[in-house]
Amino acid sequence: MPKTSARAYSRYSRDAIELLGGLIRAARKERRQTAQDLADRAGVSRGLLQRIERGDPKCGIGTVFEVAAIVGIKLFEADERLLSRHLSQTKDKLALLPKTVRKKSHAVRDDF
Amino acid sequence: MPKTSARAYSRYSRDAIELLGGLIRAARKERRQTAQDLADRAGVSRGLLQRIERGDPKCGIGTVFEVAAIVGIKLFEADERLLSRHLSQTKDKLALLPKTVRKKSHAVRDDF
DNA sequence: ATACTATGGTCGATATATCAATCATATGAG
DNA sequence: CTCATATGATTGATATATCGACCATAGTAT
Repeated sequence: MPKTSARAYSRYSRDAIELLGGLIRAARKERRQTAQDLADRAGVSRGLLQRIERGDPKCGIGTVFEVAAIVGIKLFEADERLLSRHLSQTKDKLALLPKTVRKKSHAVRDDF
Repeated sequence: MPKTSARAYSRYSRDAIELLGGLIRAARKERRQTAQDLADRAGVSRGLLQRIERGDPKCGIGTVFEVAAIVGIKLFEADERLLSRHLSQTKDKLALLPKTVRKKSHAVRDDF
């Protein structure tokens, strides 16, 4: 065997992803939609949809968000216009900050 | 060249992911943290962090959520206890719904 | 201006995600 | 009960994500 690494994820990340997957599954069933049907609409295989709903961290964020959106789960407000506004605001905010960050070790807090 | 497929994503998904990446970048700079440093803490390469901040849909949702959490961006409330509660509630909700869904074409609404 | 460093991009190598097909089981309809 | 099908899981093949190293540029400090 060539290697056995296997990334590690914080408890929070795992829970959050698992929650999102659960919400997707619940939403799909509330719509009485079949896994195969949702997978087709999202353009993914049924197997991948299974992993997404189970909360597998190793799924493309694009596919996950796509599936979520199809069943009506929208993160960052539900409105697309609002989202776009958020987007430009974020970009403006970035423009204000210094382009690059200096000072290597500045006692960064990692409290989560 | 073997193949040229390239997945497609809805506008909403692309925007949402790009927004999340922007928020991450902004949060990182507010903390005056270097890309290399954040990448190290998250256990990813600097190159991958770049793609995450740029909003590339083809990044593992696990890595994205991990990085986001490190800089303080928590989706689904910030509190882990609250999140756990959400989790069990979702599972309860699922228990109520029918295990499998019948009726193939049932006029599914895809209004988003 | 000079030196140092953070960032952005590219490239080859490797690990891994994703697909299509398949089988087994469970679940719901009749 | 019987039949049809939705789901869960597995496997082999292929596409692709991720890494590490590298170069170029730009921004910052001195």
